[in-house]
Amino acid sequence: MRTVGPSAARPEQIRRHNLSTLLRHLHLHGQVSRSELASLTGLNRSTIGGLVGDLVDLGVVSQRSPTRNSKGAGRPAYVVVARPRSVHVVAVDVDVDSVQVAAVGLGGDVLGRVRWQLHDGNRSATAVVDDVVPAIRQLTASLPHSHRVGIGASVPAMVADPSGLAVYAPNLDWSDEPFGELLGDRLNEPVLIGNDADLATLAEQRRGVAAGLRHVVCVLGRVGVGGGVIVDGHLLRGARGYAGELGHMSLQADGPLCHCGNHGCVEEYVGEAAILRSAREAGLEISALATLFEQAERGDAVAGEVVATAARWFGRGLANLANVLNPEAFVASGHLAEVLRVAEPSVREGLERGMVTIGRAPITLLQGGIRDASLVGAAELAFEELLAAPDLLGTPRPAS
Amino acid sequence: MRTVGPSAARPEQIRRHNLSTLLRHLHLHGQVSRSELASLTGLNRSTIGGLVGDLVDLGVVSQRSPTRNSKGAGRPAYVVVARPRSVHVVAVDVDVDSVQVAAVGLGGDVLGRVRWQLHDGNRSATAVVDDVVPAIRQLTASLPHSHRVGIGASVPAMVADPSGLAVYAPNLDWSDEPFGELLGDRLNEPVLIGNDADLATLAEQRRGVAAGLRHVVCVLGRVGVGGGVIVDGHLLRGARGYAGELGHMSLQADGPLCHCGNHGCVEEYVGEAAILRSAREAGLEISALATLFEQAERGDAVAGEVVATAARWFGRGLANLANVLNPEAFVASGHLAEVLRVAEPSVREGLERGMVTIGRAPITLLQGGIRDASLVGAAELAFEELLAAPDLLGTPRPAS
DNA sequence: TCGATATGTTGCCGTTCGCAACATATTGAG
DNA sequence: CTCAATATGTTGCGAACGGCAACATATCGA
Repeated sequence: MRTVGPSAARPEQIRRHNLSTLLRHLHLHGQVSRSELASLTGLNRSTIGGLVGDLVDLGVVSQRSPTRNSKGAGRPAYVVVARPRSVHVVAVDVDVDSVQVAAVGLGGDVLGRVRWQLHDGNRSATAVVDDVVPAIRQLTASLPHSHRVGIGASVPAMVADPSGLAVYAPNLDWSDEPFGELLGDRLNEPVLIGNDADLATLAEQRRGVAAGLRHVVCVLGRVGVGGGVIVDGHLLRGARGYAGELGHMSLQADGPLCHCGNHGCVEEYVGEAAILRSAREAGLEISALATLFEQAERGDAVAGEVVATAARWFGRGLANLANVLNPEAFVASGHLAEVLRVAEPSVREGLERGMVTIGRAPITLLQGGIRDASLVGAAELAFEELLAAPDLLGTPRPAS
Repeated sequence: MRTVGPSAARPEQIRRHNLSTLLRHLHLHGQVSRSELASLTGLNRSTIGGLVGDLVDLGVVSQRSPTRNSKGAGRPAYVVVARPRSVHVVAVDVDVDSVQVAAVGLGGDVLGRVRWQLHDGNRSATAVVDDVVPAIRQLTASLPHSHRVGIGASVPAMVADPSGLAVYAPNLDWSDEPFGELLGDRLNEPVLIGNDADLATLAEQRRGVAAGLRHVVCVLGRVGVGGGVIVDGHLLRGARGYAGELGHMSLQADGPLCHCGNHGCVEEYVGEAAILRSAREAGLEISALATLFEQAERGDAVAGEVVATAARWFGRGLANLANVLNPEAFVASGHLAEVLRVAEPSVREGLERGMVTIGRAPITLLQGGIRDASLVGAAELAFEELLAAPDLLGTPRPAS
């Protein structure tokens, strides 16, 4: 029988857990007073004092003297704040036509950023790595007193394992490229990689419209349609890390053929190409989705119907997801955020027609808006190691 | 900003956590030696000694003298085993046409069982409660020295909250019946309720074919088609507890109308009624699925094609789920286990056609076979409170 | 019979947090 | 301006927990 193995707890892990909790709060919510930390965590004031002291000793947070504008009586509480330049991560976002590399400080501030276009000559995995490495060195050089605690990369690909292998990136012509390993070997440091839509979802749930929600599904419309699923506050990876391929859920078994080989995929109804095709079939001469949305908003009936049709299909896709996952909210981002903005009633129509728990489980529809979502998500991914065990800062890694 | 609130850890919770880990092992895996527990958990021998001593003091486990058949040199290890009659839970399984009530001991043994048929006169929620209460009293009376640590109930309904409300049970004509509360009030004890398919899934993952798997989806064919999703070893409930309505995922937007109001639901292709309808349409005069499967197995081409068609649709449904959830295995149970047994290649055909990660993420298909799955799941649900905090045994509940 | 091996048991130690008492800093009333 | 009230920071002590080393115990095999 397979062993479950919920590992045991040891006393020193308590402190690690509590340090992690505090640093997570500070990383995500900015400045928090010590007494707020105490009531938030339920820990004793004295314990909070000790924990914050440890974090100060580690150099990752600072305590600011009591604030001026204190409300009510009593001694003003120290304000604890993450030090953005104490430690940083490097976030890499490989998109279909550009690459972005950023240094992100604790707390989420972008401390530096480099961006370049991709073309046929520099699109291969090794070429991207060749360009990313000097970009990282340049960013690192600009942060002489900041310790790098992780590297995270977002790729528009199915990612088998966060520690390395990008399996299949049709839009980059990558196949089985071990992008994370390639980059990691060059830097002599482990690189965590994630699917771009997964990481965008993480960004929305950490710092975007879905901040703090525990059960969210994000659907991202870029060139393809991807998505991510947050279950109980954690990004769902599944058995092999391939969860969240929402764009290839089939809504119509005999629907249009998708490049993935299946028929009637969500992507074939609400993907960028699909909507544009449907606009052309409706007689519209349009080359960009923005134009279509604009026309629809201005009241053009034909454009409106094209968008509404896509919106209803989008809603149907969400309905299927709602039946399976019962999230508290959906986040639509990329051009799907526009679809939601322009035609929310149609999205709802599709959603409510297909949701078996309609009326029982109200679902919020949110427009994802966070900038550079995948980049932010990659940074969050990279910070995870530090946040999980702040006391290990500066300790050599167990081997990569 | 919504607060995440990963609660803090305290020293006494360590022991609770470790007691919980040990008791869970013993409850699920039967007898385990003390040294096995030590290597399983990573805890020190002395710590294991203390923890097991606590569990013995609580009365829930016993240590048997060293076994005869020890292998190799060294002092034989004590064997620790859950005491089946020390504590028990009551599990209630309300099915469409019958009700079953059982007392289940720690470790999973059924210590007593009562079952009766449902008909129009005793199908209402209050009538069921009226019959369940004396059945529970009778079972309890037969276990004079066993402490009851929980009551769990499975209902074929959408369940809003484990502590009470069954929202909608079309097959029982229940609507907004607070079955759990009704029963709990009569017994003056909280009752946990769950969806029958969810609990069957739990049973398969705890004690069935999917034992120990961390990412599983179970699809259950009874009168309707339901299911459950296990994510990272935990049953997925979703925001409001409605996750897992797999039978109402739509596979064909313009497919046959389902009683839920949507078109092309999985249930309309692989539900019992749907398969029988399809058999009739194929010219077969058949009144039970068993007959159909039998004919298909004997080589009847028409029956075979009816089953194969259902199997392909079933596979398509699984493909959608695989794209979203990327489980390591699917479990088919109820008549869908038969479909899988008779026509696995067709199921795989549907699955592989729709799975975007095909070839990357091999998926095991399992026939769920555990008897009285929902009942077993209800018992597991009821045991959860004890397993999560064994040290609280005998402590009065915080208020129901 | 005795060494090797594996396991159980005991006493001590380090770590962690809670708690109570005290110290400190601010507000607001008189 | 003074002082009580209030909220927070700080300190020292105690309780709970697991690890560890040393020792005790039980079996096997030569």
